[in-house]
Order: sequence, then structure tokens, then C-alpha cells
Amino acid sequence: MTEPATVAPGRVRGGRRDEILVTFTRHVAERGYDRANFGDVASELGLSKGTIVHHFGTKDRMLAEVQERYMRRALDEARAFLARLDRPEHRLAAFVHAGVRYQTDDPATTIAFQREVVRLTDEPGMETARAQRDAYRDLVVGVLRDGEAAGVFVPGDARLRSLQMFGSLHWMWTWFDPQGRLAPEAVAAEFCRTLLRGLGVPETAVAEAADPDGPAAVCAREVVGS
Amino acid sequence: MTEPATVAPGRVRGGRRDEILVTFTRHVAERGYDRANFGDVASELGLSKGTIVHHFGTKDRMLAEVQERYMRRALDEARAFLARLDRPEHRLAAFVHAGVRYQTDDPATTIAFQREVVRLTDEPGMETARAQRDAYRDLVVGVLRDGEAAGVFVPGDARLRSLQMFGSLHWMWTWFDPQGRLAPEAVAAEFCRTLLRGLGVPETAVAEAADPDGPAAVCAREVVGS
DNA sequence: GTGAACTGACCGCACGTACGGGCAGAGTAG
DNA sequence: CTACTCTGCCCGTACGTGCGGTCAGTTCAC
Repeated sequence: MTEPATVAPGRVRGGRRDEILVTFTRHVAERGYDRANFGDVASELGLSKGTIVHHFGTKDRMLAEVQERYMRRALDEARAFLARLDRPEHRLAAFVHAGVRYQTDDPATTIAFQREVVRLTDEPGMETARAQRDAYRDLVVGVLRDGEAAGVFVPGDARLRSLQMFGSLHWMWTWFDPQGRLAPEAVAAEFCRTLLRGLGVPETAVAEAADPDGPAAVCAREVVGS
Repeated sequence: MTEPATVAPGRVRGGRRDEILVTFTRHVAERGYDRANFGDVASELGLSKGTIVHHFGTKDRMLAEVQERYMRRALDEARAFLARLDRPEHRLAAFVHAGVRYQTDDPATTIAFQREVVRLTDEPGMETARAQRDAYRDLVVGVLRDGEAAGVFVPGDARLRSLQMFGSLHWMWTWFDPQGRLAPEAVAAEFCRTLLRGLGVPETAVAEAADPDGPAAVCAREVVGS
């Protein structure tokens, strides 16, 4: 039984548990799960492999924890900006603005998650993260359906559209450079414009929702930045 | 491919090289490059690990060969349908129709390629495949720029738009099921509609380019199906 | 004979994980 | 205060295994 060990008499500080997870996450982002290994993480932090095992048990569980943390944050923040926005095009745009922002706000976790999403589908022990991912996708599908019902989006397959949108965002890790010349706001704006126009949203509403200083982007920035 | 390797008692000139590559490709598609190994491929084909090494040298070279084959085919076919289509919206739609079609036409190679594209950027020995990939992307960017110059697409960042499009297509391997209820034509049509409408193409032209029986889809099917 | 296809035994190493024990701080009894 | 004990954090080592790659040698077609 692996205990989070948050309540303990003999505990010194928060321990290095978090530190280990952060470093592991970065290694997964850089090399992928299979090539990330305990030895490198341990030597980088100046501790032994045994310590990592002590805290996390197995490598699988460590990855699961990374995924769950990322998805929990994404879910919380998505619900937060959904509560603050009402128009379907603003809500959908917020998902895009937030998705792009994660790429610079917490690149390691974001890349680690996106590189290894495929493990959510088959690997055992990933049930929690998978459920969170499904819930997140359902939020987007819901927005698409609502917008369609309200006549803001032209009729179409909401699930397919959500996958089209997620594809663009999830693929970013292969080409986006946080230090590069392309600002995340510019990427989000362009993605929003093409997507919303593609759903039949009128040009003025498109411009507002895509605008880095518009309500959707501002809301996403406030929620994610916190 | 074409030569199903004679099952003759003695060995055959040309050998089982292709057979090995096909099996290896399938394993990469199913488990990823790191978890694919010589032992499994060899035992599945009833030969020894040494034989694989004899034919390919190293595992890296094997993957490079998979990537190069896939990209060469994609490039050839892209140039073929570009030669047959003239309108920008048809050309762009053809990329989408073809991209989706690869998912069912040769799922193993397609998935193997998409899973491991990231290795094109850093790994050495991948220069050829990387150059092919860049050439392919440049074809799409060219179509986007031409369409913009011709006033068919609204102004915007062509490179970003190409990445948005590739993202949707490259992400398909994580969710698309060739045996599933969703036909590839339906996926391609929906993707085309959202994308082209998003670029400002008029509704009638969008419908024609997305139509599974329209000129773009038919052309893509003929070229890819060969 | 020549060379390509193929074999099977073997090597070296990297990596996940198990295990036994050391250490330091907190609780408690005296 | 001191002494003892408990407990979670951490270390070092060792083990088992899986895998990429080597090599000497064999078979077979031309």
C-alpha cells in the first residue's frame, strides 16, 4: 500500500517527493516515458534510486500521478472559465487559449502528458486519468452541442469537431518552442479564428473571441495564471 | 506490399527483408519504437534475431527506413494530385482526404510514422526523412499561400494553419478505428468542412471540396488507391 | 568458388525493483 | 532534562531480466 505520507509525525519538510515528480516529469517530456529512468532522475537530484521507489512504488504509478495531476488542474480550470463565460464561441475559444497557454505555463507537464496520452487508453492503472480525460472532452463536446442548439455553430458532428480541435492542440508539443519567435497568444488567436470561422461563427464574433485582449482570452489567462 | 515471399523449402533471393520490415512496422504501430524488439519480430516470422541484424544493421536504421518509405509515398502521391487539381480549396481538401485515407489504407505504417515523428527532429540518421517531411509541409504551405494570393483564403499565417491541419490529421492514430462505425470519408468530409470554412471559402465551394464524391476526394482516392 | 541468406550461442549493459539497514526528529516515561 | 522507542525518509547494493548487437559457422543459389 503506497501512502501519500502527508500526515506523519517524523516528517521533515514536505520531503523531496514533489521534487522527484517534477524532475521525472521533465525527463518524460524530453525523452518519453520509456527512455526516462530512475537512475538519471536520482543522480540529478543527488539521491538514490531506492528513494524514488520508496515514494512511488513503480514507474507506472509515477506516470499515472503525472497524468492525474495535469488532468485535475485542466478540469478545475475548465470548469472555472465555463462558469465565467456564457456565449458558446467564448467558451470554446477559452479552451483553445487555455490549451495553448499550458504549453508555456507548464511545458514539462503538458508535454509529458501529451506525449504519453496513448497510455491512457490501454494501460491498466490509468483508469482515473482516463476518466478525467473523458470528462474534459465531454465538456468541449457539450459546448459544441449547446452552440449548435443555440444556432451559433452550424450543424455537424460535435465529437469529430472536438477531436479535430484537440488534435491541433495536442500536436503542438512537436513543434512549439516557448522561447521561439511565435508568441502563444498569436498561436491561440490564429487557431481560434480558423476554428470558430469554420464552425460558422460570424466574423465580428470570431474576432472578439480570438482577440488576445478579448473576454475569452482574458478569462483563460486569469484562470490559468492563478 | 507485392511480393509475398515464396514459402519455398529453400531460401529465396531477395529474402524476407520486406516481410521483416512489415512486421517490425506493425510492432512499432502497436507498442511504439522503444517497446518493439527484434526478438518478437524474429519469432513471429520464425527466424533468428541475427537475420534481422544481417538485413538492417541497427534498429535505428530500420525505423528510418520505415519513415522514408512512408514519406516517399506521401510525397509522390501529393505531387500527383497537385498536378491534377488546380483550385486551392480542392488541393487543400485533397491533402485532408488523402491523410485520412492513409489511416485505413496502410494503418500500420501510418501509425508507426505518426507515433514516432518526433524522432525526426533530433535523432541523427533521420536527415532524409526529415527533409521529406519538410518538403511535404512546404507543399501544403505553398497551397495555403497560393490560395491566399488568389483571394480564396482569408489572410493569415500559412505556416500556423498548416500545423493546425497536420495536428488534426496526425492525432487521428490515437482515436481512429478503421473497423469502427465512423467511415474515413465521413471524418475527411467533416475535417474539410471545418477547415475550409475556417479559411473563408464560400459555402458552395466548401461543400464541393468536402464531398466524398467531389473532385478533390475522388482524385485523392484514385491516387492513393493505386 | 563466391557471396548472400540465415542460424544459434553468446556478450554486455541498462534498468526496474527488492531488501536490509542507517538516520533524524517526535512522542512519551521517568 | 534524559533515555528509549517509533516511524518515515533515505541510502547502497544486489538481483533478475530483457534487449541490442556480435560472431563464427552453415546452407544454398548461381
